[in-house]
Amino acid sequence: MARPREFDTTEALNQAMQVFWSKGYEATSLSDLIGAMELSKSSFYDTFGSKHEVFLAAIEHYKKTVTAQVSAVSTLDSPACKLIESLFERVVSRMTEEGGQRGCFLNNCAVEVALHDPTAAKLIGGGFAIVEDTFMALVERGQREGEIGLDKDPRALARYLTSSLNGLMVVGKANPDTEALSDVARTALTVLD
Amino acid sequence: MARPREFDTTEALNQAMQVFWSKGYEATSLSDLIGAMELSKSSFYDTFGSKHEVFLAAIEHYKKTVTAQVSAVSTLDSPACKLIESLFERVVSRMTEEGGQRGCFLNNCAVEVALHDPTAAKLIGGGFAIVEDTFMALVERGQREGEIGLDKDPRALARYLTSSLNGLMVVGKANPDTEALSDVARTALTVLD
DNA sequence: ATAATTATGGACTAATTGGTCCAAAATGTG
DNA sequence: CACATTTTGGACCAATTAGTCCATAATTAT
Repeated sequence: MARPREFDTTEALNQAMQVFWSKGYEATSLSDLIGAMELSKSSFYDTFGSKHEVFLAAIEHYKKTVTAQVSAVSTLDSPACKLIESLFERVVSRMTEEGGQRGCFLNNCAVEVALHDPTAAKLIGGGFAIVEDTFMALVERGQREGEIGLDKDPRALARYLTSSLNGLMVVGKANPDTEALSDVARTALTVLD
Repeated sequence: MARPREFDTTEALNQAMQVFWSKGYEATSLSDLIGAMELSKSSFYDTFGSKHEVFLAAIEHYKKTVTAQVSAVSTLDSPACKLIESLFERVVSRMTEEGGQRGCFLNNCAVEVALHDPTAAKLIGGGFAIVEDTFMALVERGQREGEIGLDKDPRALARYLTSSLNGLMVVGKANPDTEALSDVARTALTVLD
């Protein structure tokens, strides 16, 4: 039973990411991985090298999907502030809906492994940077559109928004309460006024 | 070699907490624990039951130390806003100093285990509630002192501050940069004005 | 000193961990 | 059909996992 020729490496990586995302790095076993990726142990090691390498590849894979998603959002031609708002709203509703408490993969990875895995830490930092850059572009657009005061530092604001989003997801994990998270999101966004 | 009578259960629990804090739940092995707690495997199981029970006890232990710390801060008679500010500053400097990237134990636990461990999730939620309540008391004091506008909802503000602090620690893990974290803290606190 | 209590080391599970290796089987190519 | 290339299942590995058990040893109380 050779692997069918239409085997999709990217899809396998995506499945690996899903498992790491749900269970975390340590709690994910090799059997979990080869089960989700639908390949044999031999092919796994042949193609991907090791659990750790797949993990790093999964982070990279996540970054690609995030990049695609956020760039999709920021090309919409609604006012920049509205877009930022809707991003926060989406996180709030995702964190409170059934089974949505996985949070953000980068966030999970940062907390679980960054301290002991410098290689992963670098990739994760890069992921946050993508989010930050997107926010910054939105803020600058908001300033051009006259919605955000020119006195504000776009970089600082972008860093703040990135951090806020992550905070939202952490507290949402322990207490996925719509009201509480909405309070946080609403208050966080008052900074833009 | 019976355990000396001056054996300190609380201190053992504290050591267990330190290990879980540094390594996370899954990555902490039994040998790690009995090594840090300085007791034998038999005594470990005799006294504490299981790895998981020690973990829950460690969370409780952390809550006690946090409670002690925050109540110490909030009884200082500086203006409430200054106290909140100094709390954020302390987190920023702790996250950027050598070896300070462990972050907050509750934060780490929330991200790693909350999704799959409802018992732990409840304890963690309780811990966040303590922090939140402390912030709320400070906000209300700030309002009485005339530093914080009465138009603001203390509960919402407290939730927001708790979340912000957590966000700060997550991004600090991936990128412990003083400037970036200061940007976040400074911006976050503008909400109080 | 003796008895009762308590804690210990360490042998012992049974399962699982990440990882290697190879002969066999499936596939693509001529 | 035959050859070369992949991919496979599964045996195998050494280490480690959380957890149990008990005879021995140290302590406490009498």
